[in-house]
Amino acid sequence: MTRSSPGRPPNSVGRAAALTVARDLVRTVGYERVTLAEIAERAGVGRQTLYRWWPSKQAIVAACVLEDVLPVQPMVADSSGDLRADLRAWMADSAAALAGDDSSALFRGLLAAAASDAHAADALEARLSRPIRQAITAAFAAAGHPGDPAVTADILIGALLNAIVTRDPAARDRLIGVVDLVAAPPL
Amino acid sequence: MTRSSPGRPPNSVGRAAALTVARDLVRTVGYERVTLAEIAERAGVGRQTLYRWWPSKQAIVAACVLEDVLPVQPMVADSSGDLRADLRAWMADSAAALAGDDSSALFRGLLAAAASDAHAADALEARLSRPIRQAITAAFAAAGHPGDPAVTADILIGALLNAIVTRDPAARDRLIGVVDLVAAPPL
Amino acid sequence: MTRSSPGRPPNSVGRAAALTVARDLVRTVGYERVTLAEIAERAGVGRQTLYRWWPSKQAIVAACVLEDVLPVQPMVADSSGDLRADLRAWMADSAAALAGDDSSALFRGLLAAAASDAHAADALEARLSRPIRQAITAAFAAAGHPGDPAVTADILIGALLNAIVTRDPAARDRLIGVVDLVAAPPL
Amino acid sequence: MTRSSPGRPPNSVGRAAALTVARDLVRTVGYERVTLAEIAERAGVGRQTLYRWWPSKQAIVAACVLEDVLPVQPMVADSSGDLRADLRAWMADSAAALAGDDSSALFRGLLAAAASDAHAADALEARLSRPIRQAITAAFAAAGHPGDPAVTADILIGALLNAIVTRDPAARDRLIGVVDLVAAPPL
DNA sequence: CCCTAAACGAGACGGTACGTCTCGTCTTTAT
DNA sequence: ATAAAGACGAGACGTACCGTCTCGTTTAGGG
Repeated sequence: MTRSSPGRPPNSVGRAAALTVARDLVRTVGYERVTLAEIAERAGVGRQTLYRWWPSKQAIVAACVLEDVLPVQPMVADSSGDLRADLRAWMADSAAALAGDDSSALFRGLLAAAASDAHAADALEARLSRPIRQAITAAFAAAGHPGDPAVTADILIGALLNAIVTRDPAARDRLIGVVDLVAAPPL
Repeated sequence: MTRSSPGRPPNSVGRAAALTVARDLVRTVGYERVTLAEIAERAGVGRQTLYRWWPSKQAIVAACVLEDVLPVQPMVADSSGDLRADLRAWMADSAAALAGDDSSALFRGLLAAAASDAHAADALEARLSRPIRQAITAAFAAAGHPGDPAVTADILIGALLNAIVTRDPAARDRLIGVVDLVAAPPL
Repeated sequence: MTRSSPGRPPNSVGRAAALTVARDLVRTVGYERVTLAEIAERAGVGRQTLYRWWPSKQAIVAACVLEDVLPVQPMVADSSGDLRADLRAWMADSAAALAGDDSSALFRGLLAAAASDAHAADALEARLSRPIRQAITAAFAAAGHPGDPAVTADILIGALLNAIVTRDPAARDRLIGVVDLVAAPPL
Repeated sequence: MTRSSPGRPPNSVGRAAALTVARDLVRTVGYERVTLAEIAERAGVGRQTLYRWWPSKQAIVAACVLEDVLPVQPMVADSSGDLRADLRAWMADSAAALAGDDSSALFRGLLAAAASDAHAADALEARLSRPIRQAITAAFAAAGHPGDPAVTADILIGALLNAIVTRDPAARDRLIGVVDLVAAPPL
């Protein structure tokens, strides 16, 4: 017996569509020029409905980047047993994911949201930084590495942020050097 | 011989006042809620005058943080001869300068401006990242250190950015650990 | 069956309030010093809403004078059978309606709008001149008068304009003489 | 004995140039869009100098139309002895002077200035209406006409105003009919 | 021949209104 | 009950212009 409420059912399709549209807009026009009216129109969703799902524009942008479509894999994934190689691989993936100018713009939008809204910053921490930190912690433990994984996580995340906010391709190219330096000698 | 133009001279007092006021506002209310009208009023300056000096709100915020009042010392300054100690000292200073919640808000405003405006990002690069990179380059050269100073600079700057955008005090406390890790082994 | 659209209905109360407020402002401070911001505030209406209803300030002023509150009765009204007496009565009414300095200011605002904006001029023609011309045409036809009613209408309207733009009370007093001269001999 | 002050003499060339330029601008772009900055630049005159000569923008526009370049001859001029023919000739001249769309725009600018500024209205009265009234008064006296010349003057001036503010060519064509009606029967 | 002083051009200023944009809310009808 | 539609109040944005003020400059007498 499917117990169903009376009334019109929630538009779960529209929710996903809104996030996809928002993501495309952040990519193409940049965070500041994203408009809720345009998200609603393109997603075929009422504008008020967006406010039923998220409390503000910043929240939508943060959600659309983090919800499930983050271009950075949060995990070291398949541990080859070689910690250094794992980190290098992850960083290479992440840098590649950010190589496209549009993905960079997307992540920059998240950064803008986080810089001006504490809730978005919390989301960034919970959905990006913390998983990375935990993954590195696990990897360190598995490898018996003595260092502080949180510090290493800060470095890697910070280097990514720096490469994104600076739109400098050279900084992006140096990311792999960051891993080599951080993970270098004793690992 | 000061050769001067005809016409009323620019109101350099007002210009400085505008920057100071803007800085205070970014600190207290956050970048998004800063209003040019309020900057103008508090600084005793016409609103149009702000647009005569800077092309946009982002530019004003970037300028007010970077112009001359950057809370981060861009230089390793007095080289003690010990590269590692110098970096530690600089990072400690920078972390302290960002310790106050208001300074953190100030820098976060710059970050928001840079994330949503390429000109502000350029200013950030020119006024913050590049000096730091050059200073570290010089310090590495003086100490005969073989590493890539740009990578080290990326790490330090990135760790700062991360500590700022994340409002997490723990991340701030880990900054000194970042230096220890980066400058650790061979120095 | 009132077929109605979805969505919040237009704020017709506010619309009427805006016109009333605009009219009062034109009267008291004069067309040039009327501010849309003040109209909006006093009418309890958003400023943008004014632009949703009218395309410009001139249009609002033209509308507020003409919409339904024109101080000049556009018709000869009750035909007494005596064309000359009807015209005299109408002109006396119109002159009286303009006797107050504030009504004069109101109409002068319309004139300023019409002089600097073709749309306002069209509105003036459609809402004031044409009805008067038509009324006189009808009156001439009913009375079997052979003259060109358009010429007479031009004269009466023009004399009113002259009395208004010149702020001279003597010109106002001569208006009845205008009717006597125009309608004089053969009528 | 030319008593002359020391100091640089007023730039009377620039003054005339400013009026000419202002007149051209009123003609081409309309009163509302005339800019003092543009008048000053085109006339090769400092902006402040305009304010040394006239108290406001309205005053400049009024001056530039009335100063010496009024397109309407204020006089019946050569009295042929036939009052009706004189009036017809004058009205025909005036209508012709206003026939060009640019002259019409010029006069409409004066009207806009007069409608929103009492000083401009005074200038209009003193420089246009009063001379016409006086000329008609003189003509009536010379012809021994019994009517009130002020009323006739009001009618003729008003009809001109009406033809100008209404941009309707038909109203312009009816001007001669106005004269015929006013001057018709007993003259 | 300098000197004083009036008028000047240039141009930045404080202020204010404009018309546009977007936000987040509110109110209606439709599902 | 929830949605789409859509108008709304609020308020910041960036532009334009006004009328003022402050300079350095020109151009004439007057000493």
